[in-house]
Order: sequence, then structure tokens, then C-alpha cells
Amino acid sequence: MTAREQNLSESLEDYLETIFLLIREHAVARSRDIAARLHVNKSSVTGALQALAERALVNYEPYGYVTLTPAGAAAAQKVLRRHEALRDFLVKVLSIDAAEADANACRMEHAVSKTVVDRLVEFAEFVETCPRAGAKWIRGFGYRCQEAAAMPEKKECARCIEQCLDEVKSQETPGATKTVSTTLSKLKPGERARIDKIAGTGPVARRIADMGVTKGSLVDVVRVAPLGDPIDVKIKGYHLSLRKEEAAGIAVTRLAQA
Amino acid sequence: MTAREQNLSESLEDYLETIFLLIREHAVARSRDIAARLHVNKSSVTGALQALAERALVNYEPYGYVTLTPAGAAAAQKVLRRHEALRDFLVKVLSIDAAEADANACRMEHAVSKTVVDRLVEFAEFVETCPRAGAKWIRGFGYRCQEAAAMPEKKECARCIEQCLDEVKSQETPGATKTVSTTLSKLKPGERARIDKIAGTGPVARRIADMGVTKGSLVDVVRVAPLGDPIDVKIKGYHLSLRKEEAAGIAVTRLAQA
DNA sequence: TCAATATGTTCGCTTAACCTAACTTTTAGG
DNA sequence: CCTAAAAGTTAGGTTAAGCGAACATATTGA
Repeated sequence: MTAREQNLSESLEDYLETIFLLIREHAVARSRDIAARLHVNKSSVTGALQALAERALVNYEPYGYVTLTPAGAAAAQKVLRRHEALRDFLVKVLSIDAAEADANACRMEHAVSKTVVDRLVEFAEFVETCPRAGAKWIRGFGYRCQEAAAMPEKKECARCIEQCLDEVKSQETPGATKTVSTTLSKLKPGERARIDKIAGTGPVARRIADMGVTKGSLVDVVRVAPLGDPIDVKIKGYHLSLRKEEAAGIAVTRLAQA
Repeated sequence: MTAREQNLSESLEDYLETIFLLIREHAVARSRDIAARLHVNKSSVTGALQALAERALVNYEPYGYVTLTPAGAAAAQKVLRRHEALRDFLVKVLSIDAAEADANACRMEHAVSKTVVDRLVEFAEFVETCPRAGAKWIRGFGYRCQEAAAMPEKKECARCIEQCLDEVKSQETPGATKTVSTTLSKLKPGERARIDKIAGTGPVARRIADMGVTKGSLVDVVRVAPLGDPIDVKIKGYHLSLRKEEAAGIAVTRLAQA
């Protein structure tokens, strides 16, 4: 890792994240928008930008456009990954509603270590995709959360077992869910796949390896640009933009939708 | 709820929690111990105590012993419940090691809403006790986390399915795991039970109901005093101290150890 | 083109939380 | 009983984060 410990305050992390998102959405981050999102006075934004500029995380000069330095963008993405990992976990695993999940993620993102985030991402994937009853089981939990009061425990447990039996029986032959070997460049947005092999040892291969991506990791295709060239994917909670040729070098197995 | 929004800062929450724990451990909370635990200067402790006294959360007078007011104790317990719920979740569900789990819980405890904590507690219980493969399944996840690199994905999934089948087959008769109907007052420390019925409508019954405890909720017996009288239990993450006679009025089904 | 409005900055002030150093009170040993 | 050490407090300073008001610069539409 090139990144030394920057030790950003929660507040500065929030600014950085907001700037990153605004740039992604509006191409440019204006002071008043930052202020609006963070519910602070515009003069506070100026102060924060100066603090970030001192740390070489943003390019700032009075009245000019604000951009992120490479270090700033990297830091912002770290925060964002934590945010998304937490939010997704809360929504998908704990069945918390979107608004509350986001609000919680927003506060928790400053408090969790990398280990915990990694584990959360892995857990959510495990639950969603384990060919065992994982997926259905978690749906059962969500159901139970909504109906907790209305449904006596015993009945729930019995249903639970039935579901599990059904599920496992129907999946006794693991490879049965028709999966197709292909390459990452051939997938459409929203599709999900499992990585089989990464060709080459170029910078992308290394970047991917750095994330702890092993052979079986999941990939979600987030967005594909008009000409199919930059392909935005999400692996282990990390957003990644790949050139079409790079994506073509990654052999994957297409999976059923989540 | 009698509690109005006290809106404590993270810092003050930490002080409150520490004081509560110190009183529980040493019967009295000394300034230097608070300072040592929170890694702050003793003069900072004085400042914090004054702030807490202003909010009527501690009884404080210079050079005197510090105690918690009822409001302070209640606030401290709320924080502690969040802490324990997070820590237990991290350890039991995500297989994070104890030290890191605690450090994370310590920071996260200021960031999570009640809804999320409730859900985390419920989830951990669900995973640990659902008669489906829950318990074993989660052990499988822990195993996978440790051996992730060493174990190819495919093999893991296959093993996963086998486990599930075994587990479910062995539990096809849900009531089969020999459970015994008894009363809460008869349990020993470390034992776990499921609540069947709560007799009476006294203050304890109401206190328990306020926690969202329904018929099927789990109880963990934490500590039983020498003469079996105050019985400390944990329900839905809440610590509760019951008189023997109160505990006798709660019918439970003893469960196998976690 | 140029004034009105929107946007951004600076200045001065507040609060919370911490620190160090110097002081006071308590405690405990001889 | 009386004094050193330990424990606690006060005073004064620092830093981060915020605010409002006044000032500066851009933008834009008539």
C-alpha cells in the first residue's frame, strides 16, 4: 500500500465522500451542493476544503472548481466502500429499510475497520449465493422480521425446516443451476458472475489481486458504457472500471440473478 | 418511554459506559481508572464528570465518589447493550476475533439506531438457534473465513451442501432435541432457554414486554447470586436482574448449550 | 454592458474535547 | 499526628468544527 495513515476526521471523510459523489453525479462539485448535502453552512465547506487541500486530498483555489487529487479519490472510495458495504448488509441481510440503512451506514462508515468491512461483504455474498439454503433462509429472516409479532415461533420454525429441505433437495446437484462460462466483457449491467480465471499479469491483474480477489469471487456488472468500453464492475465491494480488453481477459461463469 | 432525547456526545457516552462498568466491577468508579480506560488525562475526566452532572446523569461533587443517577444508569445500559450486541454479532456471526470485535463495537456503538441493534440481536439469535442448519452453517462461514485462501470455492460449496443435508436430516423431528419445560428460577448460569409463558402482570412482566419480548424469545442466564435470589439474565441483548419469585413465574423450555 | 442575484470567502465568535502545569485535597505510612 | 505520595481539580491553552454577518467574485439576463 502506498497510502500512509492519513487519519482523517469523520467530518473530513464525509466531505471527501460527498465531493466524490457530486463529481460522479454532476461532473463537478459545487460548494453549495456540498453544504446542502451535509447540512452545514457554506462557510464551513470553505473551511473543510482548505483543510483537505492542506492534506493534498483536493485541488482547491478560491472561487475555482474543486477536484480530488489521486490520493483524495482513493480515500473517498475507501469511505464509499465502507458505506456501501454497510448499507447493503443492513438491507440485504438484516432487512432494514433503505432510508434507515443508509442513515446508519453513514454514521457507521467512520467506525469500522477494514477487516470488518471485508467480512461483511463476504458474509452478504455468502448469504446471497451459497448454493445451500442461504438465499431462501435470509428471505425467511426478513419475513420473520416483518411478521414477528403475528407469527408464533413454533410454526415459523417448522416452516423453516420445510423450506430448507425443499431447497436442499432441489439443489442436490450443485452445478445444476444452468450456469454459462463466458468472459466478463460479454456481460450486461445487472448481471452477476463468478470469476474463473484472470489472464495476464498486467496492472489490472495486480489491482484485482490486491483486493483479495480469488478464483471464486463474485462480480457484479454495474454499468457498461455505450461502446462497451469502460465496464464498471463491483468486486468485494470495490468499484472498478475495466477496459473492454481487460474484461475480455477475465473468464467468468454467469450466475442467476440475485 | 420516560427518556427524552438526551443527545449525548460520543465522548460522554463513553464516559457513562466506563463509569457503569467500573462500578459493576469495583463497586466504585475512581477518576484515575476512568482516565486509564479511556486513555485520557485525569483533568479531562473531571471536565466530563461536570458535563454529566449538569445533565443530571451522575452524582458528582469535587473529591467525592461518583455514582450514576437512575437516568445515567439507564443511558449507560443503552450504550452497553449496543456495544454488546455489536460485539456478539461480530464474534458469533462474522467470526471476527474478540479484540478487534470489541474495538469496532466500541466505535460503532455510537452510530447505530435502536432498530439496527434490535435486528442484530435477533439475527444473531436466529443464526445460533434456528433448528435449521443455522448454527452449523455459521460455523461453516467462520471456517471458510479462516481457510479462505487454502480452500477452493467449489469444494467448500459441496461440503456446505453435505453439511446442510446431514443437519436437516438429523433434525427432521423438530422437537426431538430433548428440551425440558421448567421455570426460569431453576436454571444455572450459562444455560439458555426459550420463554413459554410469563405469569402475572406486575412491573417485571411489563418491563419484559417493553423490550419486545414475545413468547418464543431466548433467555441466557448470566449469573445467579449465592442464595439463588437475584438472577441476572440477558434477553434480546438487555441485561435484567430478576428476583427469584419473579423468575419462578416465567415458564421456559431449557435448550441445548450454544 | 452592467446591475442583480447567486455563489464563495473571510472574519470573529462559540462549543466540545482534549492537553499540561500548577494547585488542593485525601490517604496512608512511619 | 503529620507529612509525602496519590488522587483530583482548576486554570489556561490548543484544535476541530461549526455558525452568522459582511465582504468578494461570478454569472446571467434584460
